[in-house]
Amino acid sequence: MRALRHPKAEEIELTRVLYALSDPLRLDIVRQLDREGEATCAALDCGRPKSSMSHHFRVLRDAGVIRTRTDGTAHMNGLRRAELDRLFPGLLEIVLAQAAAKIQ
Amino acid sequence: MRALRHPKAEEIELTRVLYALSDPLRLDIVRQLDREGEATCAALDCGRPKSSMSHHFRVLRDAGVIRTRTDGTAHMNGLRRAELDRLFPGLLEIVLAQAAAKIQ
DNA sequence: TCTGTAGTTCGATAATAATCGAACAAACGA
DNA sequence: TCGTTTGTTCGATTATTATCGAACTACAGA
Repeated sequence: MRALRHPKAEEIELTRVLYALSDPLRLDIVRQLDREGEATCAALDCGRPKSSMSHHFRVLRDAGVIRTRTDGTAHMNGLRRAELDRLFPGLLEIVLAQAAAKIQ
Repeated sequence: MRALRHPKAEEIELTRVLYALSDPLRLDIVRQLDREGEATCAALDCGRPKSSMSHHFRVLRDAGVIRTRTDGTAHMNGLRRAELDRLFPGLLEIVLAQAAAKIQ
């Protein structure tokens, strides 16, 4: 597939990260990626059509929250944990601790 | 003035807080409130008309980030630091450390 | 009571974002 | 090479949010 854009670590903006994390569905994606390490888009079915899921992955990717690598026909997504922890120490931890809550 | 709604501590939702903080102007308000302890809306002039400022204060208030108390004709705004620190330990600190950046 | 001050609310408009079906693209296996 | 799988991108629609002037409300002081 075409190359997916990822911001460099120094290009990651706090406001964009906060925005990306301010949606319950995206927060759920982040929580699942934290538990499972890496996952394909399809593996994290949130009951939405794939175009909607793709959109949310894109928001997370553009914000610098996740990194997507191509593996055959699949896209493996993982949190950019080390980079985020360095830029905003503690943020992911806070968010993941809470994210276990509900998702409608 | 009429009573302003404030969510109870246990009603504060992480996603709403993150959303409220995901705007550069609101982040700037939060940063100023942190430095100055408490401030009126007018004191934090961000170059917007007061109706716009009022809107952003409302978003912060509705999310549970700030508390507004009436003092004569003025509204004193302050961070709900203790409650936020208890609910999301470290979040404000992270956000304030970064918020010193730019605001367009 | 009249006036000024401080901020909210209303109403309209513009800008952003979410949603989802459909078309498309890339890689793989048969 | 032909289908299958996996996800992206397009396009249109809807929903949410920001913006700002104008009207409004409440309080305080002269």
